[in-house]
Amino acid sequence: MIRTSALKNDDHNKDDDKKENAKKGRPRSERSRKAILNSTNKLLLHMSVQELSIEAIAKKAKVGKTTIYRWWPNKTAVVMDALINQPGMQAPMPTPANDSEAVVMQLEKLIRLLHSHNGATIAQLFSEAQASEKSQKIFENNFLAPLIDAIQYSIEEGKKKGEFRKDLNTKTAIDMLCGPIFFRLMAHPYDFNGDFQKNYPYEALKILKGNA
Amino acid sequence: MIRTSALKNDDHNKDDDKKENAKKGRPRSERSRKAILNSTNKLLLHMSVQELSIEAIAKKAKVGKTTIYRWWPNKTAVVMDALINQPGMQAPMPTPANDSEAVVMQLEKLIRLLHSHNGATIAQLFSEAQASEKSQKIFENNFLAPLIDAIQYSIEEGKKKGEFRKDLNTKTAIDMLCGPIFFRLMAHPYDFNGDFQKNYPYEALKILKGNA
Amino acid sequence: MIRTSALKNDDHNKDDDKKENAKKGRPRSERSRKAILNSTNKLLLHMSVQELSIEAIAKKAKVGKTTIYRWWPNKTAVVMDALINQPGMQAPMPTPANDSEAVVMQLEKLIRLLHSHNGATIAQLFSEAQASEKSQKIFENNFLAPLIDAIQYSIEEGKKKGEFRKDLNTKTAIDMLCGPIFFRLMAHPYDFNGDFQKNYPYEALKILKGNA
Amino acid sequence: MIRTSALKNDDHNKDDDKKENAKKGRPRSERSRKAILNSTNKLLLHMSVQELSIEAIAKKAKVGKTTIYRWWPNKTAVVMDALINQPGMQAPMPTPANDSEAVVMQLEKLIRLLHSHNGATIAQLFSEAQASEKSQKIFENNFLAPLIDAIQYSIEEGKKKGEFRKDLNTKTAIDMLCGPIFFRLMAHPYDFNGDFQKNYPYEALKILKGNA
DNA sequence: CTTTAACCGAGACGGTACGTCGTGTCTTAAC
DNA sequence: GTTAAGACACGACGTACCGTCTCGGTTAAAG
Repeated sequence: MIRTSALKNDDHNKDDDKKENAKKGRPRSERSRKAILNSTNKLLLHMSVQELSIEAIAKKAKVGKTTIYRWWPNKTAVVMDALINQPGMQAPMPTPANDSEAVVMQLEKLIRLLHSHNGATIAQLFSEAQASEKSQKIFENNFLAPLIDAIQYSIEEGKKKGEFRKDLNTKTAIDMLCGPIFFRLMAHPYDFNGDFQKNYPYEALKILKGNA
Repeated sequence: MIRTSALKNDDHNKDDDKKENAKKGRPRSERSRKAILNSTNKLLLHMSVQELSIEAIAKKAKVGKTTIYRWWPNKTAVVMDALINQPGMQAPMPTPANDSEAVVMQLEKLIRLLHSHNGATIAQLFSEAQASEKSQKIFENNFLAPLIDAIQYSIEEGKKKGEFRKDLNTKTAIDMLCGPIFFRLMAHPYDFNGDFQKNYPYEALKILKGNA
Repeated sequence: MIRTSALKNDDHNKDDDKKENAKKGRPRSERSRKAILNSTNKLLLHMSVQELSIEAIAKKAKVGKTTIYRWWPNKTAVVMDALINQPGMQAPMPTPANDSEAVVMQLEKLIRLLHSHNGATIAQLFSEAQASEKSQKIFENNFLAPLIDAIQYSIEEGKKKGEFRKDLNTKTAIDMLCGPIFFRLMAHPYDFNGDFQKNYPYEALKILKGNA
Repeated sequence: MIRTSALKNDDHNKDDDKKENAKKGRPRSERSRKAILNSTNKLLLHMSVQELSIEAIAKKAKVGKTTIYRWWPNKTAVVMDALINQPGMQAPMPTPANDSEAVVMQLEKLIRLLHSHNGATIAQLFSEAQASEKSQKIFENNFLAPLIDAIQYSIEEGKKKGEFRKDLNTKTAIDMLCGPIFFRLMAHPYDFNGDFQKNYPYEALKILKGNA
């Protein structure tokens, strides 16, 4: 269920028992890493992902451009990373009573996330992904996959347990659950309000239940 | 049902009755207009919208950059216009027997369109719209609105005639019909295949029918 | 002593008693001609000749660009014409008692002219002339030639009458009289003051007198 | 006698004593600097200063436009620098026997310089200087000032030693020596020939001597 | 306690595209 | 046949970022 990140950044593959990973040379500066991610987040409060420039990040973080390019392949990767490393981003979910509840909770969490001030940034990341294969992979691995995996698991469990209809292709089901949320975010964000947030998950659930 | 275009481009300001429409100065060159749209379409076969540059269009169309900027506010507008003016883009639909059939046909048409070689371009336009208010408006008025208006009409008719459930908010319904298609296009385009194309519209229809 | 103008503008030659000059079509607009020259002069109060653009003139004069291009070959010609047609530009000189006085008066007049608010414009015209053969001709015919012809005449007369030394080549003499004035104007205009204005002509005169 | 250049270009900031001159970042590319100046000189053989474009220089020198703008404030500065850095431009003069000879030699040198294929370029630079304060300063500091300083020194020495008349203001004298040369170059360059070159300096000298 | 190697900041580099301006030419309808 | 208006192809402007490079200077493990 875990995917290896496409971000070069994965250095936390810690010490598999061996001290073999003793690298020579100056170690990566934690200060710089944090400054870069922080600056990125701050800048994104005032501008879109497309307006954001690597140069601006470097300047604000008081960091050489090279340092950014050394650790992230492109802007999308930096932004993705900055997004994930925001406090409260990987908050755990309470354990659901059943798969129906699980699905509803997951959708609610997704809506909540996209409704936050990060919503626009995520939409923009999704966008950038359309233009470049590389960005696509990064977005998929770091954002989409975890989301989809979780829902997929719930759906499959629900199907097994007879909670959900079995004749609906799982992949299609996922799209039918998540798609509308993203569509609303991107097509008419001004309608992305409390009403939708409250009702949609239960409407979506009906798709899985069918007239079973 | 008709929306006025956000493209500057609308010259059909027919003041038929009045002779007041005495246009001064050299009239707009039809040759240039066509060359620009054609060149844009041709270039989009080889590159993404983001890679496409106004300069490249101007060069290929043998046109001054100013001429493009004079008639379109930005790249998105040009691409949008080029897209719409493709032959067979505004093909009419056969008359449906009922509203269910109408919805299915509209979804099929949308899938067909996004599955064509223009699909990626549309996805990229949708993307650009995320970054700029201006592009957002252009995309909405020229692409999204016509699409949504048609479906909205069918849904509302179907509700009135008792063909569809009445307790589902129309706006939400639209998102639940269209969202999954766009999501699949943007999130995993490699799965945007015949199978989905065949089955999805009927799955979507079930949402509207409910267990009625 | 009269040179035919290089400005296309010479239309006032005709009507030799005959009504033969009955031109077909709309006659040239005197209103436009004046508006162009006036606007040019006004604009030159706020900007240099190089900053001045044909487009700006046309706009200020509420005139089509074509109209300007039809009657003047280039910017230099317009400016030259505007300069000459300023009120008080062709003020006549009092008759001199002898050739020495004539030379002094001519130099004083030149200094006065270059010291006026037109001085900078003239310097700039002289400049533009360095880049283009066309402008060179216009400047020479309309400004330089009249000036030089007059001085040349005085020098030659003075030589004949024994007022001036005969061993100094006339052309060289002219340059030695006029050159310093232009040089001061262009190289250090801030020193182009009353002192110079008062003393220079008499210093220059000494060159012609020699120790004769 | 030395003036600090107005060209940004002055990098000979020798902090020899202090080790404080720790330059950060990639050092300036000598290769680029030379390529830019060379290309400028080559292009000026085929076109005037006004026709010359920064873009053309960049292209010929295989250099980014930014690199030019980084080190020179404008075209005039580049051309000025290119001119000065030509081989044999700062050739030393033989020591003169007295101040009269010094003046003659300086004038001859100036004539020789303006008569060379750089003459037109210098005239054009002089021109550009008329339009912009900035260019004026650059031209004055890099070309005019050295020239004038040298002559001024000779004149003042000559006055002190009784070689030249004392009643002639030095500034005026300088203009009377140099002015005619520039005037001939700019007003009728076709007369800028051997004859003038041979005779003028001695005629000019007479001004300084007076009838003393 | 010196090498060695990877890191770091700063910033110059060759490029590409931007959106704007001005050129001189053209194409209308109006006068 | 001229005029005002203004579109046109073109070419240069000066700016912003891109991603790469080249410096002098850390920083720590390895020799």
